[in-house]
Amino acid sequence: MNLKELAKALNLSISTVSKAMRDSYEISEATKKEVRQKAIELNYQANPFASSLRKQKSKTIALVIPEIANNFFTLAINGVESIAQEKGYHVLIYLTHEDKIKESEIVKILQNGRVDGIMMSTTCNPNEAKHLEELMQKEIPLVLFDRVVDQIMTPKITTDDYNSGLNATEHLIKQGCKRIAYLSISPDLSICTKRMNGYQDALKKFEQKGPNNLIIQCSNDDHFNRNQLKKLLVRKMRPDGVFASVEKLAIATYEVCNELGLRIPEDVKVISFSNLQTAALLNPSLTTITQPAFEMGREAASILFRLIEKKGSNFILDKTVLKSTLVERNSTRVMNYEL
Amino acid sequence: MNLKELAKALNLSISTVSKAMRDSYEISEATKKEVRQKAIELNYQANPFASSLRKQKSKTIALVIPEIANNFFTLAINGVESIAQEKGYHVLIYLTHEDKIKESEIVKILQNGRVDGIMMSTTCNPNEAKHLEELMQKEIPLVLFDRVVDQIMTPKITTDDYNSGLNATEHLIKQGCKRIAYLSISPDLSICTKRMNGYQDALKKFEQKGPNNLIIQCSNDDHFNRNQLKKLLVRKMRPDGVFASVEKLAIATYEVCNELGLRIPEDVKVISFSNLQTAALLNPSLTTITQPAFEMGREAASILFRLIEKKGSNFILDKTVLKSTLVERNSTRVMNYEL
DNA sequence: TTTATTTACTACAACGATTTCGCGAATGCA
DNA sequence: TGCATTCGCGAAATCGTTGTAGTAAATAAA
Repeated sequence: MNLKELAKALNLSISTVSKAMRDSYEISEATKKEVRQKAIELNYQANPFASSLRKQKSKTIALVIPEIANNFFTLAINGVESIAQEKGYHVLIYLTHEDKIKESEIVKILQNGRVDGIMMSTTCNPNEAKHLEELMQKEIPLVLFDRVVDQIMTPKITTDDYNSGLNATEHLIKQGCKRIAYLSISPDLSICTKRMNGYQDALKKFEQKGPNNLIIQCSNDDHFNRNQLKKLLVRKMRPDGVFASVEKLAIATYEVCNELGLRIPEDVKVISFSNLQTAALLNPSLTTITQPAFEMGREAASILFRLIEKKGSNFILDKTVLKSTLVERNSTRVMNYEL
Repeated sequence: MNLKELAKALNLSISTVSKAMRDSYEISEATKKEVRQKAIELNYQANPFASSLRKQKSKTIALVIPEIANNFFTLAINGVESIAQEKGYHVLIYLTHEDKIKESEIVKILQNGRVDGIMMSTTCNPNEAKHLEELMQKEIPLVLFDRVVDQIMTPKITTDDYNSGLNATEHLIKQGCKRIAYLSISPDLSICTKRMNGYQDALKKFEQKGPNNLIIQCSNDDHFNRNQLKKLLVRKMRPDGVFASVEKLAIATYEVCNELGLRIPEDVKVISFSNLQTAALLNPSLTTITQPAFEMGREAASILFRLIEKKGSNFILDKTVLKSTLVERNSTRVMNYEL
């Protein structure tokens, strides 16, 4: 079923039918009604590729994220999808698995017009962001969220990672921690360094200058991470507080503590960035810094659509910073018998 | 940058360049090399809509799922994506939020050729599956996974829900439960009724004929669910075992038990279908029936691609049934002092 | 040498929708 | 009534690729 057949069935020209379907002022109400009825009757739907080709618009956006087995991105996708569905857009999803090469391959492919805009949480640092520069040059609308690259002049949605890092660390200090470890997921990830800066400044502020080998570089490999954590937690000067920069490192910490027979929070207190629904149900319940992931997804999508619709006007270059919340639970509680 | 310009830059015809780019036997190696070089130099990429329009292929598949805030679907997406990326396909994602109307709207939209095939976990029962019938009529490749409709003649990937339900219930019985409640997410969902049938047959087998008001219909609304559970757990003949058919109902059960001061497993034992990574870290750790979600996603995608590539041949109409595993943890353990 | 056949390329008609332009008829204005 | 304008519609070019059919030239077969 295409326009031609529909036109034939109606004894009208293709152009008339096309215009009627899109409610053009050139067409009389009477014929519009006729056309619409027949279209429904014959189950006509415009071929999206023909339309896209002609209009140079895809009605599609891409969502490029490192991974999905993570409640932050899960919620973000929900946010994105809710806005896209409202707007009648389609959402293509791409996972980079934290692989920089793959990320730039994906971005390269997306330069051919397949999508009207891209939302992305990048795993690249400023020096590796050529693929993003290219997008900017080609004027492909781009919104970065959470894992951003400051140097790229495009809207960004983040939470206040520095302050969250600061607060998380202060919280551990106030709960009596003297040797606080920071678990980083990657040395050149924006969020990770900002959270770390907050951590470091909190230590300075409270004049904690314990051993400076408490920043642990983890990776995308769970097995490697657990090994790193094991080494950390069997040191003679074992940390008494752990600040995990991402959810999965908190989970790994719990697992390793179980394995080593370390008690949380008595032996080690744990705080983590996390959107786990089950944080409150863990043993012990996990103190989290929770990001408004769903809202970040919605916000990112909203801004992307504003960029798409008002292309050329680069008035929304600002950074949107949303608030995270620290939810105190048992993993950082001071137990009575500790006092 | 399009073929025309590229051809001009090379002093070749459009067709030659097009064929060279697709490594046609009609073109000499020499010119192919030239063309490929120039293409890279000028950063040429074929317009996907023109190609799709001409070839009547989109190189895109759709993934239609009820929700994403659920570790089963999260893992399944990973599986799907891994295969799609291998094959050079793009993945469109659609969430139905368990809404049957929305589901059929989405399916309707997907009938216009936007995708070469659809993978779906449906929330509809056999009587509401007209939209799926239409897909079959239009010969759009369709693979159902997990939440399937048996009447639709298309490949299906499931786990053995009946046996899993049977085993889960038997497990509770063996752990001493006398009044086992079943938490259903929807009365007309394939997986839910099959799991329930397993539950019922296990009860029969062990001649447990406690009160027959222990099948609780939950919904998509967490608040409603918690209320239902609260009512269930304050009954004077409170159940001593709970079998949750989906993850979120187990979480709700934990929350309600916490609220009511009921102890798991002493007062109530809990088992649930779940792919939670944190099942072992919960308080208490949760006994689960875990589905091979990632593999199901991969398998579904593989079969979908076979359907797409060998369209017309309907030789893969079989059901693929993968194995779930029951992982026993503390939420169903018999405590010493219970004996 | 003549006739097939292969090689390497080009012209052109699709694919299905959109949009500019143009054209009669109907209407408005004088 | 005569002229200008609006209304409703259609013809045709266009978006960028692909694939069929065709064509010279080179090679092979007769």
